[in-house]
Amino acid sequence: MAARPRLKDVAEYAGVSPKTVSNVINDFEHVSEQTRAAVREAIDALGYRVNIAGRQLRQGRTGMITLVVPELDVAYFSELAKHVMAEADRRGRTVLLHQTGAVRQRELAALRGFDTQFSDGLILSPLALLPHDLATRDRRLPVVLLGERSVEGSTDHVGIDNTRAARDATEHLLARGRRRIAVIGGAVRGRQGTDRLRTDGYREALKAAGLPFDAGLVVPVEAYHWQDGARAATALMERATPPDALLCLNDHMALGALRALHELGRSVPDDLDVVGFDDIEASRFSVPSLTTVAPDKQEIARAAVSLLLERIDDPDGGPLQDHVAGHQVIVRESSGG
Amino acid sequence: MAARPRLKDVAEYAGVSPKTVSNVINDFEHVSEQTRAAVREAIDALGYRVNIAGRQLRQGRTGMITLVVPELDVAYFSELAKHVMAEADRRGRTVLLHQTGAVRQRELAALRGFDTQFSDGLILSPLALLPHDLATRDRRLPVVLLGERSVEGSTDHVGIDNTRAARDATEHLLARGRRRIAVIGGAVRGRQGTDRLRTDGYREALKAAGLPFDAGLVVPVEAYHWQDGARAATALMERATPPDALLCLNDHMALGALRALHELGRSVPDDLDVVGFDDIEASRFSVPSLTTVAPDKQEIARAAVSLLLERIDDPDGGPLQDHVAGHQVIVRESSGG
DNA sequence: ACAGGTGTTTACATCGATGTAAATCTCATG
DNA sequence: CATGAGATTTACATCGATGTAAACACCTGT
Repeated sequence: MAARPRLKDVAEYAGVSPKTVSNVINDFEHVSEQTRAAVREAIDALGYRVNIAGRQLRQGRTGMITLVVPELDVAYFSELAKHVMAEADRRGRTVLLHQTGAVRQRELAALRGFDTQFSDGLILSPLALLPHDLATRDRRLPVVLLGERSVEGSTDHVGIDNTRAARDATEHLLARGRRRIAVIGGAVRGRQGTDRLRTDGYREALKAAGLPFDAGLVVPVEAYHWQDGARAATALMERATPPDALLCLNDHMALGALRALHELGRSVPDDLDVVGFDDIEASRFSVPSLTTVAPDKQEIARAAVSLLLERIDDPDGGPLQDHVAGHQVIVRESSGG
Repeated sequence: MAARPRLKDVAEYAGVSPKTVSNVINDFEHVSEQTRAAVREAIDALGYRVNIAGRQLRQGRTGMITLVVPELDVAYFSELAKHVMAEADRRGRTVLLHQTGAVRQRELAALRGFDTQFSDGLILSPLALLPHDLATRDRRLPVVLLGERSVEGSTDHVGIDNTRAARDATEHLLARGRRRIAVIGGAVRGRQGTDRLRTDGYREALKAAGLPFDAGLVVPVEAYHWQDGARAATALMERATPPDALLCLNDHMALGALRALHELGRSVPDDLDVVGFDDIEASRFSVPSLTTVAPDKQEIARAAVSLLLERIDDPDGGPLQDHVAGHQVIVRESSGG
């Protein structure tokens, strides 16, 4: 096989001009049926595929969008990625995946379009990004933000009602009679992200139940990984008055906590309850299975892709949108379900 | 801010020709220190970033490679992705991630370079690909195959010694006195992938121990997911003479099996042993923790990136390579560790 | 002062596709 | 049969960067 065929080769083969071939490819309306058929045939015969670099150079579009997440080995993100790809597929787009390792520099680089040049737009799930970063971003690259809403009025946004979700989960534990509920991964003073919102929701639930807030029960962690949950749970249980429930701000930490509690000989949910966030697949299969707050990942993916495509088609179209996706508390064995 | 600056803008700002700027960017050696400094300053002043589409159009290279995996929510792949990205980073390349959903058409599309045009080469972990597909691939796109080696002499390849690995795992179970070892996800007649190799290894171990092979203990599954493991384990335990050990060909299935056994009231490892493959993070935290065959993911990633970059730099360089990465059986609670 | 060499810089064409605008064709109407 | 509206097709320039090859600068030795 020779070199990859170009548009020009197709044109010669079909006996028309290159531009006509381009018109066929792009479904331009004024092309005769006859010509269209001839071009199609030539395309098939030569196995022609449009060169995206050439196209992008000319028209600045690639038909691809990029999903930027902190870490794909955090199951929530890989599950979300699956939904986003499915939705993009339905809309005729291709998704490129980019992971930043939760490194601010990399999130910035994505925003600046360094590693993301082939993309018409970004769906970005930030972890380390500062509000200021978003303000200074390149406005020519449409961005939809997931999760926390860093800066009002800067980009479209999709997320769940984090405060409400944490409140729901806390109320579930309170309804079961739990009174000393620890928050693993909770926000200390100064934090601004979803951890802050969720911690607020936890406090709201306590207040509504007339219970005092004990800052000592809010345990910040380094990252939202298995071992962080295990470590925090162990430390909590070694206290003089250990908690009777653990509200973990993601499932990985909750599963790590379950393991730690097992090693300490505590029984879940007999001795204490454990609740997570995200509803990753592992949570259905753990022993005990994990009660968790399930964000509607499909809704999030659909809304994010929709908003992004709208923004790409019309960068100045309408006001910024903020889509609040649904969530629900799924009660499983770890809290008596 | 106006439109994105081009090479030409930098050239004008620095008072040199565009080509000189290009020379600076690409570290061409014959550029005077003075000119180089002036150009660097202009680049900084304008915030110039090279346009990869333009570059690719001209020189056919992007400096990016693509990792194509079946499903990122299979933890083995997301963990591998992390290693590949780290290694690529070390080598100054950017990795694009592409998931196929284990759909053959998508794997083919990747091989044909449809969704992968921005890539100088592919690291492909196939699931549904047929040997014939590889033979008809576009030879201009360097490819390194992971996992099974579909077709001899077609691409470079990196993987572990699957037969040996399964044999090691089986021998571990035999050494613990297990005699009825089931293989979940094992290969039936006609299959060719890693499942075949691993099933062969299992048989070798039985043979070496002088034990008969019972085809009824090899249970094929639809996919390598949690629920497949749970379902297969349940079915096996309902038999008249249930197995005394489960060799699951990945960790997800093994964890699903652990859950199913818990529901059936069987104790692991007292009643029976469970062993997995892949050593995903969840396996360290399950209850009981999971004995598993750990492939050296870092070695796999390094070898794959190295081989690919060599092939990109010199497409006709030397014979095809086949790197066999290390593995080890990590004994945890699920088999008495 | 000049040929010849090394080192530095530049003009120009080109990669592949498509927007613009003009050329050409078709057909109904007067 | 001429005319014009509309449909179809095409020539040409262009997006941004870089390979080629030639031009230019500077230095050495005679």
